[in-house]
Amino acid sequence: MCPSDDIGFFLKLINECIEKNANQALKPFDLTLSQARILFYLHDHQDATTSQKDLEEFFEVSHPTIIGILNRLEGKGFIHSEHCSKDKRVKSIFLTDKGGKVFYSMDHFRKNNEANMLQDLTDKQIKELKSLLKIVYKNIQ
Amino acid sequence: MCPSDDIGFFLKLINECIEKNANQALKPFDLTLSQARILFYLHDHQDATTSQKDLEEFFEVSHPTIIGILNRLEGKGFIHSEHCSKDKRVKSIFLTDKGGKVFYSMDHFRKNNEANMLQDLTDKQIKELKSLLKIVYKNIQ
DNA sequence: GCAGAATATGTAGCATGCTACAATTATACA
DNA sequence: TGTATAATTGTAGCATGCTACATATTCTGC
Repeated sequence: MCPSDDIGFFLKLINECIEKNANQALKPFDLTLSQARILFYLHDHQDATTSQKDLEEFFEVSHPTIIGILNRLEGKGFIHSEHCSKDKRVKSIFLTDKGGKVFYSMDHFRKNNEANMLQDLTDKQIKELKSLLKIVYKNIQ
Repeated sequence: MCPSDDIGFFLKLINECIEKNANQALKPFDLTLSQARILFYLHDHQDATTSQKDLEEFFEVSHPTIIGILNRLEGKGFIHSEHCSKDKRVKSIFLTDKGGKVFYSMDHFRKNNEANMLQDLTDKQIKELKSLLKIVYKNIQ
């Protein structure tokens, strides 16, 4: 067993390296990668209200996981939540002013992160990589 | 932001899907994927003694992470550890009989897991995928 | 309308990852 | 030799993932 032979293990190494780098880069914003991804989602979906359920489904994680991340974001003042008046089971999640501002501060991070990861790859190679990963994902789902 | 556009996020989805499937499959053996990977390593390196440091470096994780996994494995009787007589700082890790037996029970898991993930991919595509992932890993390290 | 099912969120406890700090042992060099 | 440094392991506390169970609200079918 060595990293390049065991693709499952190699994917884990890559994923954790991405997380470590991103968490380091996001430290000045007092955010982790998982937390930043939630802010990105909220910013990109401001036209519609967002519930915990929406986030669970988009990020493919369990609801206790989302609750934990949202609680930390709300504690730091990046988001605000309130019970939906139409359906009291549902909690609607909003970006606060602070959350909106930090989003713009992180914009360069968001754009440069993927670019750095894909440097030295041609457009054709990137397309091929996405295509192969899609097949792998389909196989394991 | 959608999974196929953000390769970083997509890699996270794939990795967590692999872990969920593996942890489910390993439940009958009372093991998690991280724990099983340690047993695989110990089995493959029985000719040499293994320290915590060796495992940290191979799996590219911090030492408290390794300590936690080893403590759970030792608590369940799959491994045994003792202080090295030559260098009392070092703890040597060994597979127990129970650990050796469960390794053979899991052998089909180990072999079929990767195969399932890579079904519908030609040898050429698998080679290409490994090659692209190596470039990505090099970019982010 | 009411009982039971379904849905959304909350809580408890665990595994695996981390950093920061501590303790022990070995090494290096003045 | 003796002291400072390095190396290895240990501990505390946190973030993010999970399952299992609990609670509150809505929906369904009679």
